[in-house]
Amino acid sequence: MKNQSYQDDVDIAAASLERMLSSFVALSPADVDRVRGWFHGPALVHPPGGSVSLHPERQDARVVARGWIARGAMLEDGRRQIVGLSLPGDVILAADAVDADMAVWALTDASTLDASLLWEAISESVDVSPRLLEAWRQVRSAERLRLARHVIRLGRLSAYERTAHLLLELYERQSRLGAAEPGVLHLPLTQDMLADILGLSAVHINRTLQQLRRAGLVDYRTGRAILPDLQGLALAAGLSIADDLADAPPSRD
Amino acid sequence: MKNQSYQDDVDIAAASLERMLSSFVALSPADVDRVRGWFHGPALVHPPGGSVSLHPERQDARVVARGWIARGAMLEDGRRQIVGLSLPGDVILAADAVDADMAVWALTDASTLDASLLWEAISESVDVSPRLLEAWRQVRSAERLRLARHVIRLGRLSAYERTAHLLLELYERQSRLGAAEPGVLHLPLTQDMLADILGLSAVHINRTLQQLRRAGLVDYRTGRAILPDLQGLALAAGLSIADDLADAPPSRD
DNA sequence: CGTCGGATTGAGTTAATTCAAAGAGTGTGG
DNA sequence: CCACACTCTTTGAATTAACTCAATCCGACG
Repeated sequence: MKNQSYQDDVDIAAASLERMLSSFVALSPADVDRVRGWFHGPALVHPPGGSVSLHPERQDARVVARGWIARGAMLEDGRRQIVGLSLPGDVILAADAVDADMAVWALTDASTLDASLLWEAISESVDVSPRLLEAWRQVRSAERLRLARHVIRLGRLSAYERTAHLLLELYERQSRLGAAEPGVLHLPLTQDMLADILGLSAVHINRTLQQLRRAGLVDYRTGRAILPDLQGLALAAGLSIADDLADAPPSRD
Repeated sequence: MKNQSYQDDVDIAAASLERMLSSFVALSPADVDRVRGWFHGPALVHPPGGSVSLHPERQDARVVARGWIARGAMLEDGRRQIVGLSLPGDVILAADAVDADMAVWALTDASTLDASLLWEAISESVDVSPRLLEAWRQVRSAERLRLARHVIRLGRLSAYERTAHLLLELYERQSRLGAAEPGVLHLPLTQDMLADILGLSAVHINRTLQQLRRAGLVDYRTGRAILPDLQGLALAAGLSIADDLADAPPSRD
């Protein structure tokens, strides 16, 4: 709630991105410094629902410091489809957002910083170590994989499977950054927003979450979800996201 | 039907890729030569349904010479979801295909060539002119945009809209390469395959195509579709893909 | 002429939707 | 501290889009 200073946001964003990069490829201290140097204020603050403008001009990019941001489409008749989520540390490239019916907007209170220096450095391969470049590529690759999975989710999974699948993905994403307590998913999304991600109605999301709760797989409350049985959830999702979670065996207390 | 020689396939693939690249950024003759130099035989021939193997090892990539290739998931229970299509001239990167439940397979008789030289050259920025690099980036960017649109299609469009939307996208893709006669879409897909792209059942695809025909928007036969009214089709798709088609004003004869 | 892989049709079923109303939780101002 | 307002969630009932299953049709090909 307290008003974060710009410098705080810079630090948070840089730290998050750095954690994300090094979760793929270990970075040298020099690389870490480089990452920090890429961002400057001022941070832009986005209220929930506020749109995040990226200029199609070359190399425009923003990094998320706080909050969750959606990329997707808002059709004229009110239908909405979220194509992807950007969490703190994620970089949103104008190239990915530019399209007639595509938009970027904040789902929660959020703030972003200019990251065009980063994008420029990486795309010109100037002042970037090979490891850093490789880490960045893997981040991008993971993004593409998420997009592909999103397609599969929407195309062929039932509401029940879809929901399980998404929650697992988000959990995996958060625990990769090391932030999450085991089994606890920070989830600042309303059921409306979940519906817009999963291509379902909010009402049906609600019923599906109840099913998942009855099955002992998910305990949802606005702001967070508890996933007491990751294995079971993976099973419910029907897809093999499970691999990465195998470390924590199903606790049967 | 006649057995294409390997050299033919190399030529075809290189020419298609070159046309695709230069549809975004005009290439110099030297660049064109460079593109041609990137591919060698032997071509791999893939029968319909045959899987295209890409080795996750660094930089593996294949270019499509003939036929249509699908990237997607085949679930254990037989459900199938196609995430993206690769047409002649398209490059399939191992990095995009690698995942537990992800696969790449031929939809028609197809042949592909090793393109790891290309991918290597581009990712190292060695022996690549800035224009060529820029063209490649735009190709990739167009791919990402298609993926995003696929998500929107599956998440929020009705069967009718979805089908119209996909046909338009394919048409736009083909006419960009200059190959298509106006209003004619080369479409070597069975209704089953369309179903696996659009996340619908084959039966429902059939009924939807009939609706579109009755509306005077699509005349489908295996192997090709005729789109007599692109404006109307764009309207039916509900999304503004229309822009690129504006050149041909609605003929009211 | 028979066969085989699509395509088409019909009938019954189901998953998810819409609409409408009511319940909870939280914050604000009196 | 209560009452109101607001947003989000929950529930019920009716509707619908899309699915499944099974039969039939059609066209290409040997």
